[in-house]
Amino acid sequence: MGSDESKTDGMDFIRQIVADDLASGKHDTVVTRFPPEPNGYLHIGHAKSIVLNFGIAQEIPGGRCHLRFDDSNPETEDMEYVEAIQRDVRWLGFDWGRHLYFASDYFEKLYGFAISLIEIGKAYVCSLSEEEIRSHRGTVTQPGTDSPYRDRTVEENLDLFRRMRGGEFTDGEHVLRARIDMAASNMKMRDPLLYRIRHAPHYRTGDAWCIYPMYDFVHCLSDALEGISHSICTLEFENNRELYDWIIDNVPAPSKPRQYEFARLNLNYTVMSKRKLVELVEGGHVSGWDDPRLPTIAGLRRRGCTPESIRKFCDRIGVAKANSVVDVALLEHSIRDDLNTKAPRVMAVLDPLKVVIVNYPEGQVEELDAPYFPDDPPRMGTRRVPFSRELFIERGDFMEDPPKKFFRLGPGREVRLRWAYFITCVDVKKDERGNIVEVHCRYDPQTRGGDAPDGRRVKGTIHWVSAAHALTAEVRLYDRLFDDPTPDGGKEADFIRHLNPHSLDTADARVEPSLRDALPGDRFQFERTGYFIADAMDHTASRPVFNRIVPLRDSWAKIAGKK
RNA sequence: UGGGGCGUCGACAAAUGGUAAGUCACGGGACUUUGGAUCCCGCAUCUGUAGGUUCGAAUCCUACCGCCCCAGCCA
Repeated sequence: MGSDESKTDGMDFIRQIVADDLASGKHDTVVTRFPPEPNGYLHIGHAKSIVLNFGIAQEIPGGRCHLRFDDSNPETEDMEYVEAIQRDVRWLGFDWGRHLYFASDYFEKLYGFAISLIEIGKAYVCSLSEEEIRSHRGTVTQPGTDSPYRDRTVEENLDLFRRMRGGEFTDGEHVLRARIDMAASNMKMRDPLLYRIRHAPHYRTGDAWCIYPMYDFVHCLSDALEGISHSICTLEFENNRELYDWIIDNVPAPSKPRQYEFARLNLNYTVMSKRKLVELVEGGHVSGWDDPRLPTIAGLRRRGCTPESIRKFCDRIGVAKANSVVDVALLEHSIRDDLNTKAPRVMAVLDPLKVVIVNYPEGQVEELDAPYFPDDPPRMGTRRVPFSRELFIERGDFMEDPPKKFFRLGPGREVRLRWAYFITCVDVKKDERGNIVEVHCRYDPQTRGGDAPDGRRVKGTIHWVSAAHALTAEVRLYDRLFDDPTPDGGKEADFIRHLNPHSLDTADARVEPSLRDALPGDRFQFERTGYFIADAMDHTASRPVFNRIVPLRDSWAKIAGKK
């Protein structure tokens, strides 16, 4: 580490606050938490928060990060989600150790805090209907009006609240509210609801409760109970901070955590809101929560992204307070950047075109050596690739009437077959409709391995497989789910109509036989094409299935696209 | 026309009054048995706008403009 680097170099504003608090002695260490509600799957926006919270805890001696399920709404939460969330956080590479918590475990303590608030006259049972409460709240420009139940006596409130817990009332009959100020300019402070009656079984507490605390009451006190030092959340909770502090200050809380807010992650060409993700899954527009086109952690994992690349991506985007939209190209870059050093190279032809080497002996087969890591051959050694008279090359690597800058195969042109021979196209066979069905070439036996003893060079090198030896594999070519950078542009626009019809194209590819040994989850670079992973669910030795994680940068496509 | 936030390169994002980092994208070049990777070079005389303070302002002051959040018994 450069000693001339300033201490705060590379620190985001939250890390600076933490550093300041440590320096001033306000805290001895840091305790953060990641507090998902178990009512949906995690997405890459959550990854930003996870990387931030767990990351800070890792950086500070003695620091820790809790995983806490914020489960105070019995109607939407489920064990399925808590398991999925734990799996995702672990996969991302983080460990909460023994610090796994559930807000539902605090229900009894929370109830006690509510009682204490009632006892000092700072909370009351309100018996207005839902609609009445809404109308009494006023608007952003007009103050609200006091509830007629606002001045109930402490005894009456205590009695009513206990009976609420006891199940004497129906849903919506009463609520517990904080007694703050119905004219507050901050809407969140207009006597916010603390508890509501819900005769619904909770996935963890069963039917032990029929009253459930609201987010604002649960969150700050859960933080306080766990001794959280820095409670980091997203921008939309800025207005809630005043209430967060008010509750902590008016209850015998064991500690006083501070809340800090940062901007949530937005990515172009996708949607991130839970509601829209649910719509995609339930509407059958994708195959499930782990569809490789989704920005969910499960989807990214199935797609083949490495956890390292996602962590790196989160580091690169930074943490700040300005609403922003990150270019998905940065995510793709992070993925390539990571896989470039990890994925062994192999050859696969996605859109096969037959090539006959007319001067190659019929029936002859050669085993050619090809390194898995051409830039670092010793790393993984080589595999044998069979070469024979009939091959497949990529249809896009041949043009009957190629432009000047096209460095691949064309009539009379010579190219190198990767790790094999130089070949020159001598003939083109077409069907009755004029489609090219076969290309005839001559090979130069002197160029075995890909080098010409006479020193002559070729401009292009293309990949290939031996027709008789290649394996057929299903290749799933994933692309952006939406063809519009802001599919939910504006507000509640119909994002479904911006679905990219080519977000999943399937191809029957021919892949080199060494891939027979690929195991589900193995990643490769199919040379000149992209990074692929043997699908975790569907890949088998007899029926190989590869997902495209991300294509390679393609400068020819760029040149061709300009014309 | 209440309150809370935020505006720095096409996209993120540093700079903490001392003369606009870095990354992605983009353009150009070198190298290359992947048109990949790698390596060079270029890319904000300027920080939403207009004034002011100061020797000096993205940073301080004033006014204005724009965008986001808050009126769930969701979180």
